Amino acid sequence: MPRPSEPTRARIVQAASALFYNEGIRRVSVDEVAAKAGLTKRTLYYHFKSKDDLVAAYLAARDQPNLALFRTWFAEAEGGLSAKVEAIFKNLARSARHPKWKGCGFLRTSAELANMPGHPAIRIGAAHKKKFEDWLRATFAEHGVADPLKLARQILLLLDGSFAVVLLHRDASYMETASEAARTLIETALAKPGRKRG
Amino acid sequence: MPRPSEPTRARIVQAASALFYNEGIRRVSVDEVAAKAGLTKRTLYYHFKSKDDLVAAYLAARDQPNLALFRTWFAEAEGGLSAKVEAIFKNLARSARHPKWKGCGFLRTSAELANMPGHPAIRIGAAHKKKFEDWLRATFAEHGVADPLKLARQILLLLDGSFAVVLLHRDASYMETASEAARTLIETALAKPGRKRG
DNA sequence: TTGTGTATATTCACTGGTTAGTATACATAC
DNA sequence: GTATGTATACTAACCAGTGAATATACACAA
Repeated sequence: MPRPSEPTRARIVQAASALFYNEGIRRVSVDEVAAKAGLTKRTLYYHFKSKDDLVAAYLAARDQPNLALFRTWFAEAEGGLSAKVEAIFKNLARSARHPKWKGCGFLRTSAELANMPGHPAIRIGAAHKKKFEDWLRATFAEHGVADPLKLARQILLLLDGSFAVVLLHRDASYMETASEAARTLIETALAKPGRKRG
Repeated sequence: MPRPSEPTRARIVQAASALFYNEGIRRVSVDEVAAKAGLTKRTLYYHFKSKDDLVAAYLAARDQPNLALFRTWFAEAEGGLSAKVEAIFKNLARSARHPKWKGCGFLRTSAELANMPGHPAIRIGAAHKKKFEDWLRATFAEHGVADPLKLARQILLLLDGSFAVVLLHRDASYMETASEAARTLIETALAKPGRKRG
């Protein structure tokens, strides 16, 4: 069945995502991914030129859905700016209590491949975090924050710190601590003079 | 030369540390560690019962020196509480600009071995971070912070967030952003009523 | 409608290399 | 002569990537 190429590729990425996220990049062999996708390794190598390519596709597939989720949590939360940001941490805490949760796939991949600085997957991870940071910066700017970039980076640090710490201790309550810290930083930033939102 | 057993073991841990930190746990083979230590794999297995055991020893050896470094940076800094905490971030930023820097070995190991929750190395990493948190908590309590544990965890989140973000973007300036956030959180905590230090 | 060429998609079987861990023997010190 | 420590040589499994062959769908010609 030559024609339906796209579903095959998507199925491989889906299988790779589950395995790479759950077990780690180097722990998972290309054979395992192919088996999980229900095809042979040779077929996988028809769609992806190397394992590194597959790893990059795994993270690329997570980029937009992840960002959309954060934006949804923010948009659907009641209250002011800090309450909306806190909603992200609260929802993340709920996710983190799920037994299959294993931290942030982007950060874990960058940690595992730290010896390969230019790796395509790391570039995709960096771009993903930059997009999140930029969305935060724009949002803060709309809300009249004086230095929106600085605040966006501070929140990002708390967020990624949460991922790391909660993964290490398996204690999601750190996300609520991060949430409180975020509120303090946002309120402090709002107290300083800045442009009002339009 | 049977007698000098301790130097041999220490040499193995030293070789393992350099390789595991620079290349990652699963990337480095036991043969490589043995070769770097200048002995055979069989000798290594005389001193360590498994690779997991060796990984745990790698992190255990980093525990005390790492904590001592943080305490030194804090103690030798001029100024008040927030200035002393900021000194940790500033010194870390300097370390992070070194080309061989590759983040926090404890966090990277926990990320790489996230599929093995009870792994001895992860337990050692968790204990290490708890010790740091506890030292911060005690220090903040001495300085009259009303909720020293909460502030300690907030600072820890910024610190570990810095490790993750700086590793991903290879941009140490995030550590200075974290430093500013830490100052805001500390000043906010100090502004609330609490016991004075003795 | 039927035959045929071609790009697409898939499989089997394989290579060369690596890996954690071990069986066995040997050496040195006390 | 026995504990301790080191080395040689091995196993059995795994792993990223490839060579060669094959199957299907579709375009186009007869």
